Amino acid sequence: MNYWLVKSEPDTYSWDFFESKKEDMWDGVRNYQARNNLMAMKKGDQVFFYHSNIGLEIVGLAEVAKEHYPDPTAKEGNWVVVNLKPIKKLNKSVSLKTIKTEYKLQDIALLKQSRLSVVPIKPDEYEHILFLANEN
DNA sequence: GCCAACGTTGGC
DNA sequence: GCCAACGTTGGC
Repeated sequence: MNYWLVKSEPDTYSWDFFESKKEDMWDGVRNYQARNNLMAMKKGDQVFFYHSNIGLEIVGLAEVAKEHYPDPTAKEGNWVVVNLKPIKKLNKSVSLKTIKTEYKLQDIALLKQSRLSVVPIKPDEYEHILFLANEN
């Protein structure tokens, strides 16, 4: 089991919209590192959903419903998508501000590679984020 | 709206 | 293969 975090601007694609879709294709990734992360995702992997630009917080938890396949929205290049499905909205959103002050989250890829839209999360980071979200 | 970080492109 | 120029992302 692996853990990930994906970013979305709520103006364009919010958690609530995602949740209303039950399951959706995560398309439009045009960055090689992000693509490699998509390709490494396995069915059942847990994925945090982060609101960038507006909100700046982790709002929900999703899981990989279908492993990578070619991105139908790509006109050229071998870009891929995965299908994600929402599991639940977090009891308490975990803000970027909080993450920055958490000792256990100082090395999180969200901070280290702030421009990457799909980043891996370590198991202990996953656990700690759930703890901060009042999920255990 | 600005700027830092970083990826991509293109000239050499 | 290097590097300057440029574009994009995302936080502030």
